Amino acid sequence: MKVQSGGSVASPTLGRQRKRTRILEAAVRVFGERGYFGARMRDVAQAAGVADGTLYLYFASKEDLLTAILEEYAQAFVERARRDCQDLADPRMQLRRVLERHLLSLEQNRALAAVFQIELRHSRRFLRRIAKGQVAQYLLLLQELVARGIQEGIFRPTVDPRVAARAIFGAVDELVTAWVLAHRPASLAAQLEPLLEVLLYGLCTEQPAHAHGRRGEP
Amino acid sequence: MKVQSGGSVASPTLGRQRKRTRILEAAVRVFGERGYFGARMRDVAQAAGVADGTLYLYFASKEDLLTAILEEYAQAFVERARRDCQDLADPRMQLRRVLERHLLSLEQNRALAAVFQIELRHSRRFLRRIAKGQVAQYLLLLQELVARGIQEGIFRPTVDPRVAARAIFGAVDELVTAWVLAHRPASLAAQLEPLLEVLLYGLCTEQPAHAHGRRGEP
Amino acid sequence: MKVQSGGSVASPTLGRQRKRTRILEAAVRVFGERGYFGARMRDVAQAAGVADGTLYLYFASKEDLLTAILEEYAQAFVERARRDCQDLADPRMQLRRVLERHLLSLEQNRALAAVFQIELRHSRRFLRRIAKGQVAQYLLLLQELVARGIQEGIFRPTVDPRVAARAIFGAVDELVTAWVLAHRPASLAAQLEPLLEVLLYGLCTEQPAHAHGRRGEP
Amino acid sequence: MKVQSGGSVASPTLGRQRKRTRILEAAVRVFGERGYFGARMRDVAQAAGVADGTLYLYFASKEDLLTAILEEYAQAFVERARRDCQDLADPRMQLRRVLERHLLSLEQNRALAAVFQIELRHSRRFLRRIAKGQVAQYLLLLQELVARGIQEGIFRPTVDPRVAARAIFGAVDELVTAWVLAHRPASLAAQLEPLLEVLLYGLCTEQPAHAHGRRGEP
DNA sequence: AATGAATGAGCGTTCATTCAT
DNA sequence: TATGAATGAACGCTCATTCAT
Repeated sequence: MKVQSGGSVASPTLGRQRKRTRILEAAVRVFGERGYFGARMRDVAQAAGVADGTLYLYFASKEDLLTAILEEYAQAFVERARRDCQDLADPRMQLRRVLERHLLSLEQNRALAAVFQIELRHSRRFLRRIAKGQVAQYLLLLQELVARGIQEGIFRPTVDPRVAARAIFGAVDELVTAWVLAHRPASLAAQLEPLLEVLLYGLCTEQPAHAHGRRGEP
Repeated sequence: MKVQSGGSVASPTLGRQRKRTRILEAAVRVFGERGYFGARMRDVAQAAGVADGTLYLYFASKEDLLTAILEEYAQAFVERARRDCQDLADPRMQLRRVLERHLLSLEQNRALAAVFQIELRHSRRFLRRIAKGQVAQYLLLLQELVARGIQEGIFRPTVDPRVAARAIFGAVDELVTAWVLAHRPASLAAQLEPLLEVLLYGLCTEQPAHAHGRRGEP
Repeated sequence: MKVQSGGSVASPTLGRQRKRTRILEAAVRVFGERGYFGARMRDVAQAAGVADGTLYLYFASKEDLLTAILEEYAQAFVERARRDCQDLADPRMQLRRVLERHLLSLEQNRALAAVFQIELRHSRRFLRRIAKGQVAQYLLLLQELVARGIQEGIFRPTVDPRVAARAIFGAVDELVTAWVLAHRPASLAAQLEPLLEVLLYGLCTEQPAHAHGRRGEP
Repeated sequence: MKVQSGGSVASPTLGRQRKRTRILEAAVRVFGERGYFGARMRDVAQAAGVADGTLYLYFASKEDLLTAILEEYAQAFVERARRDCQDLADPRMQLRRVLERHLLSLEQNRALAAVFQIELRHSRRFLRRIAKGQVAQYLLLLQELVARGIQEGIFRPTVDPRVAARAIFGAVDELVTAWVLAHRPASLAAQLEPLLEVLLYGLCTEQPAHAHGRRGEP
């Protein structure tokens, strides 16, 4: 009835970390499937193969468990996105790379995507926490990326980096949410190019006058 | 012990409609302030000035009440947006007008905005309902708008109207959510132009080659 | 499955009072039998013939229910004791009457006695609440009674009324507790006279010198 | 990872006894401060500087721990009281000495007093256990003391030794409880004389007729 | 139609106790 | 002998919903 904790446990801390991860992954699965409110702590415990009380040795409350999912996964994502950018010079490529990661990483773990797109947003308090934390970091990354592009003359100077960052985030976010909700979801990554098409070059065939002017110079 | 509702009731249906509306508006206020889960039916009843049980004469359940808010307000919005478009020929102006309405109408009623951006999205089931209903209509409107723009040669033919529609929606939606969450929100409508700047002309200073080529032809 | 609330309900308030009383009496029975901690709210609800939730329409919490028992019964007791005293002139008779009531009223309702002697004392917080409330009133009554007796020359002037009051209370209280705990309890009221014998005249055959002296004066 | 308990352990039994005592003293402190129900076994373990599980190597359960406190301290007290009496001839002095010990020993260890006056009384089962054990012994001691006093003609023959013993115990007990509950407690021992004043000579200035008569005879 | 008192299912959390190491 | 991570039973309370009046 008890699961052995791996062949060789180097240190109690290691075993502890492992169990924590097991619970966290179980929570992602259960919250992803039944929703945060639909899931009972007991469901998570069973999915993780531990007793009810054990959950509370690793997480202070149901809400803390949800928060931990956010922090565990989102932080890693933002950090990785930032590293990805460093390898590339062209801000257009940077943007492509970041959004590609965004789409791919969520496409790989649909339950996690469901938690991110749905469960982490069911209350103002949670939305605020996210908005001030990881999402703020992500927005900052995008904003800097856009600002750099403008400095380098690759992006149009009339663009407002803050609004652009939000627009980019909102656009990707909406695509992911639609994908999470779809019963037979199409490929998420496949939507990267059409999205970039709009974000990079916009809808219009012609550049606005002020941009034209600049471009026209020899 | 009860006060009759006015000396002459024109029609029972009319009075009924009025009370329904009163409840609905109360629900918007209460859900907006305390959140859907934080709000008790009793709170709504008190805010509407009716007894607990009365709510159930107009709405089948708490969830139905939330759904009714969606249908009551969102439908009107989409219809209006569609009518707005008919008066304008240029798809760029149409897009501007639609998004302007979007921002303005939510800026005017912050509680309603909170319900739309937060409360209506706390479960997969609800998100699906929205996605298939009013949002689908809205996306269709945007998609048609984009497609028409392409046909008319004003929007770039390489743009995918479906992805573009979602990107547009996602971008506005994100701006509104940020505004709802902000403690001291800046003007929402003021973000229209910077947003359009990106959506219509994109980030890049140069149009992509294929668009160039086509545009360059005599 | 539902119990009609009396033949004719004059006012909803009256019915409410009745139900409150029914719950209170049920609580006395259940707490008396199983103890406060051993009793579940559900037990009380069943004993009262109401649903779990109904308890909370009348009492804010389990603890509040216990508190209500104290206030409902103890206050009435102290008030009655005070009235009893007014009819009598001799402080010796007053004391006899008060203690008689004390013993008789608890002998009549053993469950209530159990709650008073045991359940209401299981935590420092509760003991304090009692000590500052009803018991304080009772002690005051006794203290005044003793002081009056001294003034009238019937009680010895060397007695400290405060200590005497506590001693009296403690002595009776101990008798009652022993009676509550006994499996085959002897009559409680029958112990009144032997108790008074000690309290009024003490253990010693001789009065102490100073009392003697004063008494000897013409 | 563990520190051996001293270089040379005289006997394992001795070390064991020591640890048992350490746990017991910790329990008195913790129960006294937080109350029996408010205290968790972990609190006791930490206060004693041992692991949770270790408690169960010395005491079978939480309740057993409480019981052990009772037996450890109360037995010693009663035995000592009995020895104290043997040194004195006058039952009045014996009573004074016993009650003085009672008050002094509890005044010296307030946490222990709290456990005795409050924690050991929170359930009928516990009260019974006490009543049949140490308190019974104490009552017996008092009862014998009174009976002896009567035999010797020092205490009034009309006094019922059983009731008197309970009255005496109840009176002292009440004083101690009040002292434990007080936020700024006055000296407990200082209340000995006023208490004896009442217990030995009663409230009344005159001895009852039957006592008088007997005393008056040559 | 309206009321609002009553219902009762449902769940997060605690903590005494166990037992593998 | 000692540890402390793991266990899991137990329960007060809330609140959407019903229904007698």
